[in-house]
Amino acid sequence: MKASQMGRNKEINEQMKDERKEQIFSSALKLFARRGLSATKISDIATAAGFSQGLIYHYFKSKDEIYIQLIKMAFAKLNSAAEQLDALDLPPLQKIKLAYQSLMQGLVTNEDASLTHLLIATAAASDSVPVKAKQIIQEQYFFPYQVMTRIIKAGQKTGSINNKNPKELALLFWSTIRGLSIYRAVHTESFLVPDVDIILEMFKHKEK
Amino acid sequence: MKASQMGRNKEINEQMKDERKEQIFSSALKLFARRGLSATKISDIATAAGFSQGLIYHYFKSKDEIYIQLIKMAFAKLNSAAEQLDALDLPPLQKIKLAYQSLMQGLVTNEDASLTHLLIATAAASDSVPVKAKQIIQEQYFFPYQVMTRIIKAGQKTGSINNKNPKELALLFWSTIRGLSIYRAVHTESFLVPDVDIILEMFKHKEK
DNA sequence: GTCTATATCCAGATAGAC
DNA sequence: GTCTATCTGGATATAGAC
Repeated sequence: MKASQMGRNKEINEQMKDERKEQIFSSALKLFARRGLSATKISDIATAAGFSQGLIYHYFKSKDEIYIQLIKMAFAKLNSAAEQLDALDLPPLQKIKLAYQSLMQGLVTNEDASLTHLLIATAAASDSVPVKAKQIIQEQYFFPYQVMTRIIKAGQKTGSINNKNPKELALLFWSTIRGLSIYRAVHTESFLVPDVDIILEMFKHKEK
Repeated sequence: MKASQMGRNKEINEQMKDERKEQIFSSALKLFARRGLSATKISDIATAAGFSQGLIYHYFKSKDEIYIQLIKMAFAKLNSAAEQLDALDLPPLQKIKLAYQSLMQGLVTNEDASLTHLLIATAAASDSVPVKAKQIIQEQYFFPYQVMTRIIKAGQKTGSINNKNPKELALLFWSTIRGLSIYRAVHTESFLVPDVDIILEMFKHKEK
């Protein structure tokens, strides 16, 4: 067999392996988000992904490893979105508006996005996640808060945002988002997206 | 032995039993809220409460039973508070203000209150709680939303609250509370209570 | 009422056939 | 690569001594 062929086969195999892993991640996300790490059985994940329990171990070393990877991916998504928002050339209040709208858009149209937020919320609140996951959470959790605080401070400088404590405002923004994420992940049917203008009232500068 | 004595002993025994149960509930609340149902071992609860693992079964039939009782108690507390708020003779906006302030007060000064909120949030979001717990959640979860919606509608009638969709406003109120509860339960140190006036801006009627 | 010892079960992980 | 069978550990719940 020629070397070039071997290279191609290897590539194809790699690709198939990645697809399998994707399947596993997708099933595991649903289960971990809604049932938690320890209540989710490897066999649940395998069944949901459509193959046998033993095969999981061909792709992952352990249940914890899948969980840790998912946490990594969840934060990567959220924080790169925050980064992009930060970099946009928009007035601060518009950034907040856009952030809220895209987050809600994700919650409503994209079940995975919704579950990703739920996973982050539960993982962050949990005392029983693997050490490695805990480390990732500690390193990454505050990034969106920092971005939001920065945006708020910018808005206060130009006068479009009121002079409340920027950390309190940022905390409120993300608390609201997390609260809504949880609600939405659970009450899929009865979720109606609160009008962005209500949210913005918390931030707007008020004339005396 | 006289009947009156037996009665008294029985009473005292009952009381001691209740105290023991209280100990168990208190330890279990911490653990269930922070680690979840299935990651919490009976032996963890026993150790935290200061006695042997086997003894738990003298007071409770199973781990699930403890959990179910705790869920019941958590909703009883929250919903009776909501009921009291509803009954108060205050203008709607003042009720909202008071609700937020007492909730935050609880979060900051009372660790159990904080954990109770966390327990409700995680239990409601979870797919792996005992059926009985799920039933209780379904029956009781929406009560605070209903109360808040009613208060908001009252305020809209008198003109003190703006004319946004009352269900959206109620959803926002409780989402914010839940988000803050989670944050507080986890980041005990860095929690600063957002000024109530920021919250109220979402509800206030704005002059054109 | 409380403890220790143990039966039982179940889930994670491995081994080995195909 | 995929499956079935199995090992192993650990946790719930029970039994029985004190």
